[in-house]
Amino acid sequence: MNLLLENKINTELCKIFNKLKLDDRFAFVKVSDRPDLSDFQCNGALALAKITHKNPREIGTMIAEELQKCTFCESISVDGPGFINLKLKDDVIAQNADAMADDERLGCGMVEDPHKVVLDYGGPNVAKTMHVGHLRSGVIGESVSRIERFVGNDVISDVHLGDWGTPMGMIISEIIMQDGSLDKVYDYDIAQITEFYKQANIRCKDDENARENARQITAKLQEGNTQYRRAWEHLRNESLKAIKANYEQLDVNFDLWWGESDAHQVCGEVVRIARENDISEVDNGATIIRLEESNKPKPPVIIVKSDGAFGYQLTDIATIKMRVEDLHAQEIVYFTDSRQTLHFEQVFEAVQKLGIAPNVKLQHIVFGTVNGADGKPFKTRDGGVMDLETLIAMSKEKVSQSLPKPNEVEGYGTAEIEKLTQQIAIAAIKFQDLKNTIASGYVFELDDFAKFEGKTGPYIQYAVARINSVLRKAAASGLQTGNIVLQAPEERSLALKLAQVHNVVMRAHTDKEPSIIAEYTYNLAQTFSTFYNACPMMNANNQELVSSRLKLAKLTRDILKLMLYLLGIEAPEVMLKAENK
RNA sequence: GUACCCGUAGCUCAAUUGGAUAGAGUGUUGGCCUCCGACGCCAAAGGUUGCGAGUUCGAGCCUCGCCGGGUACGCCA
Repeated sequence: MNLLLENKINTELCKIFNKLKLDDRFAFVKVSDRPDLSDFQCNGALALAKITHKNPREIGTMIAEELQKCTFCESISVDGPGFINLKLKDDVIAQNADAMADDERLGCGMVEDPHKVVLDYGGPNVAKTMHVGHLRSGVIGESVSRIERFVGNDVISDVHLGDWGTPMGMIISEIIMQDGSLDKVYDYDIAQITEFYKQANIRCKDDENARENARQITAKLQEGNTQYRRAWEHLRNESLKAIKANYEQLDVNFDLWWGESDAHQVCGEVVRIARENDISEVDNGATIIRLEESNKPKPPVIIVKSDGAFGYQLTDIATIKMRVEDLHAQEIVYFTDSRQTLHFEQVFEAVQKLGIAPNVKLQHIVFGTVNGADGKPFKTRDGGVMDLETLIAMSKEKVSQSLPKPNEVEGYGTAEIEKLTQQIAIAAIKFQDLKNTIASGYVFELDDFAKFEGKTGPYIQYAVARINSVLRKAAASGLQTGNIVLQAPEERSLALKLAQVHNVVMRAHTDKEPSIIAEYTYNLAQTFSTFYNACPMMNANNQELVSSRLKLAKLTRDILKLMLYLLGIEAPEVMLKAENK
């Protein structure tokens, strides 16, 4: 099964390159940068010319002459310094689209070597309200998780709570200081817990005694003190409830709700391995693992602090051990912002020295921070952090203004309108995030995040809803889909755009880059809109064209829905609009 | 101080191994609802890719130097 036009051409090119004794690494095409000249272009002749010091146009002409013999090209030319331009026959593109429509995976292939991938994203902390800073990791992680599963990998996602460090001791210490005991702790909800944590932070900032107290309580908690342990469990559970509610709103899901605390036992084992194999050494009372320094200085990993407590990097190392031994991970991917780059370099290097994860691919996907208009991490207008719940509520409020009120439209009561509002608001928030390449930060536009127009989630949802509407009407009129024929240029462009889907998904998979899918999804919706405006479907000239266009529309709808799914965005059947204006 | 990342249209962002005429959205200006959903479509204007050298047939991308912004740098996580 080979539903990708590019693969079809590449296979042919490969044969030709071999026949001409050319390096077949360059025997591939890409979607043309010049749609006026070609559908696909091969730059291989230029690359080869560089290596062999020959004339690129001569090499290009040689390849083009062989290519003339193949059956699927409409035209082949060598242009400019040596670009090989290919234009495909209409019926080849049409048949490809037909085959995609008949395929249950819509033409998308799978990886050749399915393996087990553990994804670590989210990473919220106990006793801290989730804010916009938590958005990216969750939203990106969820999308990558769906992409990885779709291409055939076995995925385990882990939220990995920050539930085990000094902050836990700080908050328990703060409660004892204010209440005199931990008796009331079991009545506290998330709001109160968060408040205690804020105060603990302020206190510890300039009070050495408070810090020391918190450290001691942390140590006792980790040693298994039952009183602290019970209090901690309550704090953790309350936080988890709030965190789960937030993720549920965002449709961000996890297979595992592990936390740093779950690695505690294994931390001890790792320390033993390090000591027994002389990988660690004692320095200023702390047990450390030194790392190789190249041109850049790299501080050692402190696995046991001088006071005997485990260092935070040890937790990550131990967790890798667990994921490899218990979960049989073959690949582990982390999603955090760029501030943790050095941390993971250290962790990965230490893991290698310890021999904990042989042949396991460890990857840190870095993303930029969500910034405000000033280019600094996003703050509300009064300077505070905006929590996730407020953000979602604001987006929903804005969306609901453009939707009808409950029961204004038949069949749309309170529950239905609420669901639609939710779907659109979340699409707006998620797409605004996912359309950006993850490596760079982006500016969060407070005024734009629930916009419908332009490059937005709702624009794509709208495209889907329009197609749904046409297909419903067509079905009611007894019109059916049939083989695809390409006449208008808009039909041809659409069919070509659809053919890119496999490549797009695979690139998003290898690069762990959902924005590639977001970009494509938007382009496809746009290409469809152009087609929609230029080519009437139900009122086309003849029956053959009607059924062809309906099939093209249905395939587009299915691919748009699949792409939205991979982004973690829902596609409502209809989009409603408020009556006013 | 050292290391890493970033600087592209007024604004927010793209640009798959170095390739042709650097693309979208938004904003601005103009056009398109008697026809399948105008949250749409079409068109125009908008650029010395921070600056200066170098490598190359060819540089937004590679190298070096400046300028400007960000982040991280042993016992917080």
